[in-house]
Amino acid sequence: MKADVCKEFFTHPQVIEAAKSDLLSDEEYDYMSMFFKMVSDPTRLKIINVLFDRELCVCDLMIVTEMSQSAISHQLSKLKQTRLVKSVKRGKNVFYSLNDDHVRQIFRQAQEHARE
Amino acid sequence: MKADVCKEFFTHPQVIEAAKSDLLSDEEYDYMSMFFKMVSDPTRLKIINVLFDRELCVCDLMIVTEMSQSAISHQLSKLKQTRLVKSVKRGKNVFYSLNDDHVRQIFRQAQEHARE
DNA sequence: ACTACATATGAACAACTGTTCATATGAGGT
DNA sequence: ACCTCATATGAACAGTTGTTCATATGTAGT
Repeated sequence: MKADVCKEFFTHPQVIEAAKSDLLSDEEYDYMSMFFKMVSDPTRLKIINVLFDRELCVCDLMIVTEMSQSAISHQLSKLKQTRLVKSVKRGKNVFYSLNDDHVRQIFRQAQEHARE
Repeated sequence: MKADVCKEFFTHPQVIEAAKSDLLSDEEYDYMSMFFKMVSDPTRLKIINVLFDRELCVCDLMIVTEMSQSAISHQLSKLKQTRLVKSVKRGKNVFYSLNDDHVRQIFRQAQEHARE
């Protein structure tokens, strides 16, 4: 921030104060940022999309999304760490499903947005 | 995708077909991805947050967010390119504001999610 | 025209992200 | 116990992203 920038510092002091009081905590921004990052990759969006109404195992996901086993597994791992999906082991398979409804809500809304 | 993976290819053929029919187009995933990317950076989230109920010029935003002029300007440029914000020039200042309500809705929802 | 200020922009760089490849783990059937 | 299949994981690498620094553009007042 250079010294010669914004000398008329208090051009809009009232709005600045109002805006400042709207600020959230860094933790809140970081959390939201993390959450949005998780849904900002096409592969993960695809995974979330096909898990919307059902559980699928890794093999199913490979076939449906046409991605490699490793790629899918890495992404599922991230989605699980951040609690967007949960998993259940049954026999040789591990079945994944969405962990809560927030993901669904936000996905739906973004989809609507995409269609305007 | 190795050949020796998922030999029991049709273990869950019905769900696979159902899941496939749920798939969106690549363009839709890309659009959603782009949109979420825009709101997945803490600096941009802060900007969106303080622009929620008012317009602010670049200087105001510098002060409120405590970021450098250049950093703010670069981020505003991205937000404008992707139509999340719009700008109006008045005198020496350029005032930025949110461009539509989708951003607000999704921001709010993520904020609620952050508070669970 | 000249100067001062507000904003924009390009290049450079470090940090992060997603994929692939190779390999490890772990469960089921034999 | 062994083998096979399903899934997980680590290392490496390319591509992307956000910041800083330096500088350019453009507007207003003189």
